[in-house]
Amino acid sequence: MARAGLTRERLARAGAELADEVGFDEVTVSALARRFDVKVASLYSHVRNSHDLKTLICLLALEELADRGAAALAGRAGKDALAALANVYRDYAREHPGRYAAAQLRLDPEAAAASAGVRHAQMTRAILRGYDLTEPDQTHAVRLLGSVFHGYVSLELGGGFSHSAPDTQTTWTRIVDALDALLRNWPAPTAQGPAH
Amino acid sequence: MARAGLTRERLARAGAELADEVGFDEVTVSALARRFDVKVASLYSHVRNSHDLKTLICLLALEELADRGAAALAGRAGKDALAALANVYRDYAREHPGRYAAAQLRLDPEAAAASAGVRHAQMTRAILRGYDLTEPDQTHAVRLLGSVFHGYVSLELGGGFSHSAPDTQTTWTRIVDALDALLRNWPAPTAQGPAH
DNA sequence: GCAATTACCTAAAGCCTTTAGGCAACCAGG
DNA sequence: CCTGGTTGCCTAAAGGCTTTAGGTAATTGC
Repeated sequence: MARAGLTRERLARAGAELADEVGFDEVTVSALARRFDVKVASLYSHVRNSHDLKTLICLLALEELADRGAAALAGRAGKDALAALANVYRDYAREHPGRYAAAQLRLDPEAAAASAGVRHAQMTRAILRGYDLTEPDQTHAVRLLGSVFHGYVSLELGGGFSHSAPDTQTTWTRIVDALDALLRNWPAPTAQGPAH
Repeated sequence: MARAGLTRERLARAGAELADEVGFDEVTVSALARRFDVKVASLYSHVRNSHDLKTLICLLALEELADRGAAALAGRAGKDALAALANVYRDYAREHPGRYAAAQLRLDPEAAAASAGVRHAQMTRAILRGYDLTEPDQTHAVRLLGSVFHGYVSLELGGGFSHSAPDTQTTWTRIVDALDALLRNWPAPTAQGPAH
């Protein structure tokens, strides 16, 4: 009987495809075994457990996203760069919803530190070089951008904005406009008390 | 043998507690049956299936969140209202992570329309009455606020900002400041082409 | 106090996860 | 070649969750 030639690499790749087709939550060791026409137990030589498989897919997605981000940022600065990175996230999520969901998997701290996640933070920070922000405002801004990108994309993907005017593409463009304006005009801290 | 007195209502409430304790993904018909000291099949008289149970918990969480939001908004306007609603989401997520995760469940359109989800959109829109925005910018702003609230809260909950200075409370305050400034200074649309 | 309804039960089938142990395929070195 | 070691995939099995079918006991209403 011929061998299937399984590797962690191939499992991650096939798992990512499976996630895009049926949803990340439905990715299962059994389903992946079926896809390779192999018995379930065979996968356990390559993968510690179900969670390990999902982690593999998560890491793959983070890498792919970071690669796309780096490519998009090359040669751009300021609002151009901001819009480019924003679109990378949105487009990736729309093209690969399962992979995008995988990228949201909560990694344990060591895995997270070794992942491409750090490249994402670096890219966002790189964009801010085009704006006039110093620490700690820069970190606040990094977190804001991360929140907007992630929040918008996951709401849109989840259908939160569906069936209502104006269309989501317009909103997306206008949000990028707004973020650009905000970064160019970042407000100073206000007093702590009630602002009224 | 005494009856346990199960109702959809009580199942939703107990399911929500369970979600906060073990995580929404671990909420299972079996686990809930154990909690009521009842056989698994018994729950299926009250709940169509596992997904139905999760939907119940989701609806409960949306209600609770909307109630808190309404209470927080009463008597406030402008930035005060903005900060109040923002804190409702963040505090709820920190107090009840499982319920908050439940609230993100993707509902089918009819269920969504009948849920407290619509109250959430109304509350965000109410806040914008304190700012000078007209359609379609108001809708763009509603979506931006939703994205930031959801994105920030879920990233913070997922540990995305952990172990790094500055602390997340400061960032949260500064983000609310920034959103307030942005809403008071909402930019006009820019030309479509590259902005450089 | 009896009938109808309701609430919870037993039983069973199906799928997923995970571990233990076996045989066959591949890859060295002789 | 061909022989042994390693590796890759297998069978087998136990345990958990989901869901359905059909039974019995508690409750409700007349």
